[in-house]
Amino acid sequence: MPELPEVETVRQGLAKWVTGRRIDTVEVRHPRAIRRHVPGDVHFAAVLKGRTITDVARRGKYLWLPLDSGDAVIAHLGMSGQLLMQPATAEDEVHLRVRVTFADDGPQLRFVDQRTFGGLSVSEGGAELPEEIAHIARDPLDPLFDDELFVARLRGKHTEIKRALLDQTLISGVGNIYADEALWRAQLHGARPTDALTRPAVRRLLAHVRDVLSEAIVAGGTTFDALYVNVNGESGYFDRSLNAYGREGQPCHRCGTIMRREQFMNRSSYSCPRCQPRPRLPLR
DNA sequence: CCTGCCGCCTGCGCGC
DNA sequence: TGCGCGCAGGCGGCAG
Repeated sequence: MPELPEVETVRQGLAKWVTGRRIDTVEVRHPRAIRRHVPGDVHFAAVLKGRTITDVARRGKYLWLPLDSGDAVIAHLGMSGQLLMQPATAEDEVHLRVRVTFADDGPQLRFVDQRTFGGLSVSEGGAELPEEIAHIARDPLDPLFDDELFVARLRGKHTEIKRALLDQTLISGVGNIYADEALWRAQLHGARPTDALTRPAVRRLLAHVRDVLSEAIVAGGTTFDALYVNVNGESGYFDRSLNAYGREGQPCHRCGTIMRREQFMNRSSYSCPRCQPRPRLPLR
C-alpha cells in the first residue's frame, strides 16, 4: 500500500504481530521479490533463520524489521505489495512471493505482490537505519522533520510543486493521492513553480500534507480495491474523504466546479479548475 | 550538480 | 467473445 498512511497502517499491524517472535523458515517463491538482496535467496533465508524480530520501523514508504543480530529486513510494497499475517492452514495467495514462518507456530508472515515492484532484502547492520534507505528524507509526521529546512530546500528547487512533493529525498511518504489531496486543500495547482512560492505558502502546504496524512492513518489508509489492505486483509476507508483524487467530472467539494484530470509525470492529477488555477507562466 | 524521463511487472476495464 | 489499449497508489538508474 503505497503511500505513508497505508504503510503506517501495515507497520502498526506488523508491530503487534511479529515483534519478539523468532523466525524459523523463509521460503522465497519468486526471485524478483528479493532482487535487491544481491547475495540471493539461499543467503536471504539463511541469514534470517533463528533471528528474533525486535521492532517494526518506517521511513516514508519503507519499512524495516530490526533483528537481534543487528541486521534488518527492509520491505517495500511498491505499487501492489501486501504483508499479511496468515495461519499456516490458509491457502497460498496467487501472488505469494515470500513466506516467513516462526518458531512459535503462530501466524505466518506473507509477502504478496501482484506487480513485483516491491520486495524484501536484508540490510547488514541496518537495525538502526538501513544505509540502503538513508537517502530517504524524514516524513512530515516524524518529530525530527525540519520544517524550515524543508521550506528552504523546496524553494531552492527549480521544478513544479507536485514533483517536489513526490521527491522522497525532500519529503517522504507522499505519493500521487495525497499530493493531490494536499494541493487541493492548499488551493495550489501542481504545476506551480517551487521557486516562486512564498515561505508562508509552503508552510501552509506542509500543514495540509500533515493533516491529510494524519487523517488517513486514522481511517486505516485509502483502499480502492483488494490490493490495498492491512496485515489482516482489511480495507481502509479514507477513500470516502478524498476531495481530489479520482474525482474527475464531479463537483469540487469547496466551490462546486467540475473537477478535472490532467496527465502529469505519466500519471493522473486531479484538481479544481477554479480553486487551483494553472500558473500563468509555465516552468522553463 | 540537478531535473525529468524510462523501464520494470501484472491485471483489469473499456471500446471496438 | 476476443483483442488491444490505457491505466494503476512506486522507485532506481541514467541521460542531458
